[in-house]
Amino acid sequence: MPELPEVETVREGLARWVVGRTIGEVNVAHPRAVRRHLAGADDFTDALVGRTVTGARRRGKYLWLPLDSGDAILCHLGMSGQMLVQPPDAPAEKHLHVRVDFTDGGRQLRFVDQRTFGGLSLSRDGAELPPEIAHIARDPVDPDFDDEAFVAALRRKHTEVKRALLDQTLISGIGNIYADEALWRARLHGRRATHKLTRPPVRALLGHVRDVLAEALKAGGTSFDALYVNVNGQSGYFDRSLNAYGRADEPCGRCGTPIAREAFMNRSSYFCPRCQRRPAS
DNA sequence: TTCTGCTCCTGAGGGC
DNA sequence: TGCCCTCAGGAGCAGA
Repeated sequence: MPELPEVETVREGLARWVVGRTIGEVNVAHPRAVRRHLAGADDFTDALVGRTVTGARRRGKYLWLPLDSGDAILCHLGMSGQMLVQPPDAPAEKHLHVRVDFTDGGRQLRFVDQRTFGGLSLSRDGAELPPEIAHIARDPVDPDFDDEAFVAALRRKHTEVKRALLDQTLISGIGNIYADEALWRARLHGRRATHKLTRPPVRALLGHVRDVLAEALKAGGTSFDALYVNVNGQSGYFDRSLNAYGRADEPCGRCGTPIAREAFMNRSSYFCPRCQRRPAS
């Protein structure tokens, strides 16, 4: 599932393969892929043709490609979205929703998404940060991320610590996988109350979040199946380094206790019941 | 205002 | 073999 390391890997690929090229033709095969562009698919394609991509940027799990018109292509990969750079004669992927041809006749940019939770839209504000994602907080690998402001904001909340890690308006880029991994490293149960945590464990948790994300980024991301790939269709290999997520009933790497799995927010949480003590109530 | 839980969506896998 | 059910989860939205 694309979280910060996976999205950053895709951004790096787009910066290499797409920036500086001029769009010749756009084909939207599945309207749901551009549902967040309220003006519709025709408006989306019309605004792109003839424009040159000037950059590839990211905040949290969002990507955007600024254009020379001042607009930007905004992209979220959802759960299964892929931004692929493919030769024009490569066979169409089963869930190919948007295809972008460039005037140089070279590799196409393709948006492929099995579950269609992701999508593309056009941001027309021309701002440094697209207003559509202005509510998304900086991510913890952003040099301007304010550690102490995050610690204070998390402790002000009256919620569970894992839920807070998944709140993209508080800290962005973290999804279910890396939340479980960081909590395991921090020896914190995800249901611990944020307002009862003191500053030191929250600072330590933030450090573990950064470590996990950095290691995953180095590995090219986490892949459990073919749903997450980089722009060349290759999978990352950080899943081999996971200590908690997806390891139910396997021994904890620290104490040997079987990793537990429980339902959480319509998904699953993985934790060590011994290293990560559940709060009293 | 803040927090919680539902909904969208598709394919894999298991049970019958 | 085929049908049905469950599971996976990011983000927006409605309701408490």
